[in-house]
Amino acid sequence: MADKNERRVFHNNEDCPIRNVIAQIGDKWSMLILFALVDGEDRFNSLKSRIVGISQRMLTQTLRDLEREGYVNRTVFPEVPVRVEYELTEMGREIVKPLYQLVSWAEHHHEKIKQARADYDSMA
Amino acid sequence: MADKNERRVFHNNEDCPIRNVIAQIGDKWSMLILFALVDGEDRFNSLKSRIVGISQRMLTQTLRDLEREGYVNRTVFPEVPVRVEYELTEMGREIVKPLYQLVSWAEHHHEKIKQARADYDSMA
DNA sequence: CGGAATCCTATTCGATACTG
DNA sequence: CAGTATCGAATAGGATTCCG
Repeated sequence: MADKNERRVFHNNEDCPIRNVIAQIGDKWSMLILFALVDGEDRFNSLKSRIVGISQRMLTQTLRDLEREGYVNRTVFPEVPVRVEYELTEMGREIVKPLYQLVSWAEHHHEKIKQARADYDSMA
Repeated sequence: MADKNERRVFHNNEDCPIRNVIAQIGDKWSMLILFALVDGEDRFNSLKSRIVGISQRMLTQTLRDLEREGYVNRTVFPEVPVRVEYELTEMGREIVKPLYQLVSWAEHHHEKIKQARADYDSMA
């Protein structure tokens, strides 16, 4: 057993990096948008059709949040009709790297996880 | 610009590994609990005091979910008073690796993110 | 085309009280 | 000690309508 003194204490507040990262990308759509923009810059409605099921409202809102956190750049081209393009910032391109590790792990263990869930539910 | 044909389409449903992983650990407490258990197995009330701010209800519920997904094992020792210990499963120990990558990235860029947020808020 | 504004629902989460 | 049960507040997110 681990020595009691080695046990860390975790604070769930704004200064906690764990809390911060989960608060930023732990919502329903952020990661999907980040991954979509890995393929290169894209327009609002193109993103909307590529991210199946997202509402206009949530796409706008999530893009604003990602822009605010510094992961996405927004560029307005004052044409008629207006064109708006979104692209990853340097920070955006960086954060997707560890995210890819996570997703590739998840893809690799997808079946095992579904199995664990089924096993658990078949009990009790 | 990226070729249009290279652009992937993302589906936010149960078969999407991205969605799955975020649905599992994207809540308020899961990652903190997983990281707490990295230090070794621990008891319910010990976890409760180490994860500052978590309520009894959410600790129970999140532990049950993590157990269901196969990340945590729960062992009851029928002593008086009862002792219940939680520990990471093999899968639990594995998923924290990519999570650590993410958190360490977040810690490293913590200031940059706060700055981006401040910059964004000072505009408009 | 790319939003903003409004309304409404479902889910999440915390507080509190009780229990084997 | 380690929960369960119940309630209520806050938040997230979807649907719809309108706009420059």
